[in-house]
Amino acid sequence: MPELPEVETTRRSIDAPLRGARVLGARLGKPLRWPLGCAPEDLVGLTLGPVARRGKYLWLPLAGAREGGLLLHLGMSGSLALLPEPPPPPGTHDHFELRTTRGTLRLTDPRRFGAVLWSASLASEPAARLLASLGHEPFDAALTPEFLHARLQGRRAPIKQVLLAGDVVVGAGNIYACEALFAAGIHPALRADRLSRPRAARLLAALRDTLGRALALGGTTLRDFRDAHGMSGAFQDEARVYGRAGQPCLRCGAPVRRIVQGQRATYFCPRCQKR
DNA sequence: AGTTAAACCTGGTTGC
DNA sequence: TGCAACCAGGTTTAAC
Repeated sequence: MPELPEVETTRRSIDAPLRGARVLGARLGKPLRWPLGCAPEDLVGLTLGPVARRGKYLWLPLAGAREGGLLLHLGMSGSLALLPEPPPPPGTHDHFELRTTRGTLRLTDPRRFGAVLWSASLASEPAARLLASLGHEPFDAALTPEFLHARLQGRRAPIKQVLLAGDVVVGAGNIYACEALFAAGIHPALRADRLSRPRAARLLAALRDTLGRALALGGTTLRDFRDAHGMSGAFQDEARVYGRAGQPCLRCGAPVRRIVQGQRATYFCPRCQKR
């Protein structure tokens, strides 16, 4: 579910309401990807700072008797809800909960690919290890077309898979990688190191435009994505190739194709997107 | 070192 | 209707 626009939408929906909140209690459900790394009771009494995001990770800083924070990932099916008191009883897919003076933050994640980890800081373990290989933020000014092009040299993998890998630029998941490549007119199977500099510039612009528009629409709700106030996104209505196999390309009319790359579905227009 | 496959899970949809 | 097969927004880990 959650790619950068969904994670950032989530971040924005919890940052203001939770800033300065004091933790009253924490509760765990079924195991997520990794153990929490501290006892839930250890969080009691700590105060929430500004919620940050790095790639598709959220960082909830906590200060007080101990210094650190929670590194959170929504995986494939995770979402956060900020519930007023008293919160409804937790359901079978609610696997982490932070009860605070400003409401209860609840992580719902049916597939449990998500994670919540205590870390003393972003620069210390385990957070540092998980963030170490992340590429640039897509809107970072340091990410220039020249830099992107340079980072693609030596990469023989298809450009779609390099985008998904997130070690050059973070944020694009399966939907936005497909959409950005369509917008840039680039074939998803093109070897990354065969992308010319002008086309790298075009890809970067398309990626920024795609992610930016998705963010403005509150993300994509295919099935169950909601922000912490229960609002769904609207970008699903804007997708031009994702999930549209067999349907006519909205630009040229040719049937949209679905192929599989690296065990993930890729949607593209074979006429508009050139190798 | 770079690339690919397997693994982690549950639930909804499709097809026989 | 029942059941098996396949599909899904991600990323780490192990193996070529």
